[in-house]
Amino acid sequence: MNTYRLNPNVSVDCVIFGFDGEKLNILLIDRKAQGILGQSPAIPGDLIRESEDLDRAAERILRELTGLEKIFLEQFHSFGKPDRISKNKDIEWLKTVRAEPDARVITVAYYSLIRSDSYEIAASSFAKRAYWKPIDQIPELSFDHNEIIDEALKNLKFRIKYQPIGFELLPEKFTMRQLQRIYEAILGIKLDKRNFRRKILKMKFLIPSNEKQIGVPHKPAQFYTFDKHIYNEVKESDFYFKL
Amino acid sequence: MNTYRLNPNVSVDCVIFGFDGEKLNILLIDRKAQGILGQSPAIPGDLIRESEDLDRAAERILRELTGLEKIFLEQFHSFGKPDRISKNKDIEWLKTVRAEPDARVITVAYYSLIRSDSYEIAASSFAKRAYWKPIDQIPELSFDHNEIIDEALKNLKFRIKYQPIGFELLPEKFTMRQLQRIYEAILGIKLDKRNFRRKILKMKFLIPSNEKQIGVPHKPAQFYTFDKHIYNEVKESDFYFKL
DNA sequence: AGACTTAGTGTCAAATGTACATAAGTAATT
DNA sequence: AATTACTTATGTACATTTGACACTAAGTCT
Repeated sequence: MNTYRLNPNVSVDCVIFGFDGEKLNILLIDRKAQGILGQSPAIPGDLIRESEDLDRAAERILRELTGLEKIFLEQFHSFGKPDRISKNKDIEWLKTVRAEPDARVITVAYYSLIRSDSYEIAASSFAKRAYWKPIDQIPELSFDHNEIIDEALKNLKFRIKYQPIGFELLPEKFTMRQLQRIYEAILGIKLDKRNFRRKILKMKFLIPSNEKQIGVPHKPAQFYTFDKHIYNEVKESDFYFKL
Repeated sequence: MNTYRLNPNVSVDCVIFGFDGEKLNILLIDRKAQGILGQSPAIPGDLIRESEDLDRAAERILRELTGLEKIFLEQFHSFGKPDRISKNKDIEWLKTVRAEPDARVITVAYYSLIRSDSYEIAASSFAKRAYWKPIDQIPELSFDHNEIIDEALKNLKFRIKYQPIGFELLPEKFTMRQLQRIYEAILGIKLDKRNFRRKILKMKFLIPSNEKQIGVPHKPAQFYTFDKHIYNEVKESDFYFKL
């Protein structure tokens, strides 16, 4: 528990996409719950503090519940159905942790992108456990969190075609193949290796490093890095990723 | 004043884009203000009701303040800087209309698109006057409303290239030229008439009506209508409007 | 040395984008 | 009735981009 005053009506929820080199995953938490059995998992989220910026609330909540820090975070939608807190288990749980468990809560949702193998996830605060779950195996979640994830994914699919956010899911140095896998995982389609390479390289903001993979039992792949500076100079339309 | 209980912490603000055939405008309101002089204009907005859906709150607020109804409305961002209510005049005004004038307010912003000559605007509730202002002549507004408008316009510029929302700004029957003007006004560029026509027609969801302009002192233009049904069948990527 | 695996490359045909000029239809003017 | 003024409507040639497709290269493993 923290000592800051919380705003009872506004929360922030975070859909965290993680890429493990193959599949797209989402970070879920199990919450500590005194005497409530069969509690559904949830995505990280909590009330905002009374005088805290929304973006910073998102950063804080992520840090408190999962230990993640300094990652790409972007607001994508706010959810405010009056009945979004209506499942019995959810109400019971809120009674154990909130000062005003019956207050109506509007949530501002963020999504973030990280490569799931490069961060140590450490549950804390009211999270008992934090773990990755493949995007196609998300169970029923608390509150309206399934809806929030659906919306986030829809948003991500749209966005990746128009902005090079795929790089956020990769380590600093990465191969063409890894990048391609991200597009394939998010969009759910297969892409041609040669055409993909050509398209991406045309955009100029990929710079080849002088390193290659080592120890792989095949021709080693070239590593590239993403040059944010060059990206900012490129016309937006030069990026569009047609399918 | 209405008798519903309002949620003191969450409001909805609406950026209403109107197209008059030439320029892009924004709807502003002057508020009734007892004894406060030099009150800045604002965009329509108010607190949400305690058990009201966000989207419906947006519709209601628009209706109450401007008389507008059944228009395209879309949530685009939420604003929650802790100091977004900090101008003295704004605070004074809130004291005259709000039960909890000091409460921190997060606002969920929507934008909408209408053709400005096809709706009668009627200020009411706490709006004294409602009127159109060209997008490049927006004065300093109350709260963070200038920032909200900037964000809305950025969003609209991005969106119009990927989704055919331009039609929302036109009457049911419209000419190629009118449609082209919208793109030009929003994107702030000139387009080639012939190439524009070809590009739009390729998308298939424009159907020529059998009517033409009448009474114009030049070759009359063909009217078209937008077929939403066909649009839904078209692949998203077939729509991209490259510049 | 040979097998295995993934990286990396080139070409051609089709589709798309860009730049640009002229004829056609209407009302107003003479 | 002819002319003017104005805006719509259309086509073509060239450059660029996309999509489909198969083989060689570089490393490990046995």
